Amino acid sequence: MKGDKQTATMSDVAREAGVALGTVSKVINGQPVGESYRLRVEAAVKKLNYRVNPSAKALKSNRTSTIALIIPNTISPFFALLTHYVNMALEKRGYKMMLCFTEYDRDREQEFVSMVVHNRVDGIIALTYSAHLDIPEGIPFVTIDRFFSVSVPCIASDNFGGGQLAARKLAELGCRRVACLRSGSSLTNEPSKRKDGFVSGCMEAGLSFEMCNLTDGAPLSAFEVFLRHNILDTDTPLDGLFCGTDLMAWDAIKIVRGLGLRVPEDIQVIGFDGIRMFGDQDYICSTIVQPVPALAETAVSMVLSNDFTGLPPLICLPVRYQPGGTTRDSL
Amino acid sequence: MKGDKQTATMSDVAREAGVALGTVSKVINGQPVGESYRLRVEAAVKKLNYRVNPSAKALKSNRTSTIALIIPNTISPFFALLTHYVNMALEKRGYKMMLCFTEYDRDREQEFVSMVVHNRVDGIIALTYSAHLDIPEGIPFVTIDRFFSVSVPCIASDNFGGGQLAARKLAELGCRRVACLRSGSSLTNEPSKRKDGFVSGCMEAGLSFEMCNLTDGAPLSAFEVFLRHNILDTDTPLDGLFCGTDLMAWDAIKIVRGLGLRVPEDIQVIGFDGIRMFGDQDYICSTIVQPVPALAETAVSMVLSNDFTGLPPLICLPVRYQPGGTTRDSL
DNA sequence: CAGAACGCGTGAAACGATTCATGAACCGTC
DNA sequence: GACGGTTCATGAATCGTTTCACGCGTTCTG
Repeated sequence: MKGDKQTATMSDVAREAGVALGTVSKVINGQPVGESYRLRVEAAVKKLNYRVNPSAKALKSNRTSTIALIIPNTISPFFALLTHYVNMALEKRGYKMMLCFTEYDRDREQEFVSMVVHNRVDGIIALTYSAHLDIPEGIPFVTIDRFFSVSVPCIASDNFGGGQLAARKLAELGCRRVACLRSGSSLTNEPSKRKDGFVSGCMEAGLSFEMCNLTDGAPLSAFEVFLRHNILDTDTPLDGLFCGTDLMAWDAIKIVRGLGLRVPEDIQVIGFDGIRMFGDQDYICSTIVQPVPALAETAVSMVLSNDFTGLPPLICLPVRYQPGGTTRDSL
Repeated sequence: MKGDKQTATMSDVAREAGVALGTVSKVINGQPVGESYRLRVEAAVKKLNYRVNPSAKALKSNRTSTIALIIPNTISPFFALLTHYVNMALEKRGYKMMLCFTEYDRDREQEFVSMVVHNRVDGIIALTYSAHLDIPEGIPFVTIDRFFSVSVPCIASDNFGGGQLAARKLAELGCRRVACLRSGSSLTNEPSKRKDGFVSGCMEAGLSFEMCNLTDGAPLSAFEVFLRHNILDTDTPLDGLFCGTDLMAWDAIKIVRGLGLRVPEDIQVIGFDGIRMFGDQDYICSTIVQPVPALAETAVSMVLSNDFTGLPPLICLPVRYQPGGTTRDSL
């Protein structure tokens, strides 16, 4: 049992099996090798409990089998889900994940991108909020929810379609006058198309709508002012809301209830994202569900296929509507 | 700009600075070196945009600056929080985190432990559910919430104290007859002390209590049967609940409301963990809050201090009570 | 002022894998 | 039976660091 402490190297295996170093390497990497040799090597590997040393492999081959995921945090449910599925998709393919939490800090975003390149990762999946990002060349780079240029593939949900769907649903559920609440970041990223889809959907359905944009740093109370004005101080109060995220929907519901209205009886609310309580329980509101596993799977398979030519630079994945207790169809 | 593509090596820096390889190494690693040499090297490093190659460093030094975190997933809010803070604590110290999701699968737990050892990580932090785990020697290993032996340090919240605190609070809030709901895994880990603390607290306060243990695989409906029986079919209905986790509290609240009771007016509920909506918004129920940042910080600093001698094998961190809308003190 | 002691920069060796030029062994053909 | 062609195991060189024995130059001591 003494030998267990020291980890065996490839030459130990070669000596044990009575073959050359190169032969062991071939067996390990699944390259063709004579049957008898393969068996001898495999026996030696098992006997010595040999595993390749990733550092040595990476040093020589210049590939680390590691992909960096750059993301604000794992605390927000959507990011937590995404992180989980990205990791699983990578693991399935024999890759490891290097997590970089930006905390929405632009400096950290840029710092991670450069740092990670020097850390010799084999690719980067980034969900960032910087307006400008120095995107390294010579290393596969895909983004989620943020389109930079045609040479940087972007994976996103069908945000526009989701917005349309929400509008259609609200119309279908009998709403007469609806509003879209969103936090209007100065940054135009993919999720900001949700409102555009919603507008399009409302026009299509002939639904009268209001738009409430919270610009960067505006206090949440702006929503309350807007809602109070459009519910209490009017003859045609809102009876439907579409919110840019489920989080926002949650806040809006609190405000609306505070104004004395019932959800969904008096006013129906649809969010976006598909967040569930505890990550896997009930949906916290009626919502447009993002296909998180598919987003992760697509991002991973794209970052690993180092040939982006011919692929559309923006890949849109289908969303679906999910009743979640804040629309009348879920009663 | 051609040179930017190729990453510079240490000997490039040495040549550029006109010094020897070893000197560059010393500068990089902060070892004492003559002032003029240091300046020349630093200039060359900047000029060539040099960064050490982690693979080469790891290969030679046999240390990877990576710690493995073995955890069921990042989808459950508690795990997501822990993952986040562990990563931050590691980053602060110049370490990277290697994430291993077990999905509560015992085989995966064991597989990761062995795999990770061969991946040459510098230490392991594990939150597992296996009754037996082959704990590798010769590599720092600390656990969270699961005590294996005196030689494997375990970090946990003060689960017993938290249970006591919950009992005391319920008594203080005027409860007459309370119950403890828990999912009684066959595994005795640290969190299972919550019920013991609760029992102790009830006895201390002279509070009459029931215990409802859900054994492995028992359906959630068992809770409903228990609650129905102890609320509707009795002269002295329950007016307080302590649940092993916030998730369970959430389920219990749904059941209780389904029976026609109001929370917290008719029955007050306290959970455990300190989960918040969206990770950083409101607490989802009145709860005993685990000090997640401190848990992470402690686990990290322990796994990195490779000398465990003299430390108590079980480290308990203080919890606190937090009103969250399901007890009368939060109205 | 000689010799010991010390400080410090030097560069070769080693970590454990991959790769590739080399040549041995074997097969088929005339 | 000899020769060309093919297959395939071999092992030396290499990746970019860290480490350490070495020796040069300087300072200290008596």
